[in-house]
Amino acid sequence: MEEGTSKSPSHCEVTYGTGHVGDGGDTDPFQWDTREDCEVRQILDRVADKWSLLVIALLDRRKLRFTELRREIDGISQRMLTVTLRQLERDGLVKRTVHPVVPPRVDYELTPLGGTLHTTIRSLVTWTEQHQNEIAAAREEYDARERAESEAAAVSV
Amino acid sequence: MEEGTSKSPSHCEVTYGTGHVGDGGDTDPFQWDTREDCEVRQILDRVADKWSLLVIALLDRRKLRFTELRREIDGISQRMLTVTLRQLERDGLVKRTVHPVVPPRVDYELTPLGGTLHTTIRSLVTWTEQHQNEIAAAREEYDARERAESEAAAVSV
DNA sequence: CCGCATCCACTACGATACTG
DNA sequence: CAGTATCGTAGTGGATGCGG
Repeated sequence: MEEGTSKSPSHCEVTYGTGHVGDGGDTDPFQWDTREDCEVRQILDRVADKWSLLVIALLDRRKLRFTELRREIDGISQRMLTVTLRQLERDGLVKRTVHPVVPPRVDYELTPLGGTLHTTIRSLVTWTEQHQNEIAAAREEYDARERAESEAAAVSV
Repeated sequence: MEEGTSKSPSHCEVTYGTGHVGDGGDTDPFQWDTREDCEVRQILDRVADKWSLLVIALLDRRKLRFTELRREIDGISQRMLTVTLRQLERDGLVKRTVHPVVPPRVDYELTPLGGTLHTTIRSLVTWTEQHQNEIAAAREEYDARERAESEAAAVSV
């Protein structure tokens, strides 16, 4: 491993602001953790990861083998897939099953905990699907404006 | 800018498997985009970003200045904050307002589009808050097992 | 004084080759 | 097939400097 994830983060419970906590945790004040050593941040960084997201999304209610995941997730290196799966396994989101056969066979599936996360991630994917056109439009507009500005700057020089 | 995000991704609409799409988007088949050049993947990589997530989460129904964001997001470099904000602005999720005063003042706030994303992200944060203890436990168990295994290996040597 | 671009050191990533 | 080990590259963080 190359990641120093073993460092012990301050085991802050839920942290809104500096004191009281709203428990329900959605109508809450605008302030929350954001401290880097906070457990929540650590987990968010893991969950809100490019590859983790895709792995979890793909493991919805089915087992997949290493190679199957690799095939399905276009562009991932086997290295990153290994690392990502290990992290998710460590976090208790993914279960790794090794079949002692030859050729070796390893299945990955979501744990119950991972299943609850899947719902949330799925909503993120759905959001993306629904708004991709708006975003694409915004990008074009932004790029067009940027281009115009750089031209204007060129003129004034 | 240093990112080649200007490359035009294949403007695939919603892509489940190779053909039809379920629209509702949750009871759907297990298969979806995953192609790297797909628009959805591009956006997911942006949204499922460590820093983007935090920025959007913090900009819930309020304007924040650059420095305020920098203060609140512990551990972010001003460089990454700049880059992240630019990306979010380009994607139409964040609105940037420059006040031509001295000292300069720049406000950032969510666009309506960004507001819809905020809901989703908020649910992710909530999930993390609710399950952080389970994850912490899973990590300890994993680390303990790993330690035990490496000791066993040391003995067998 | 704040926002942001630039320089440099570093870490994480991707591609390849190798092992059980 | 499922990884680990190695190495070159690209992205990231930190300090500095400049423009408004």
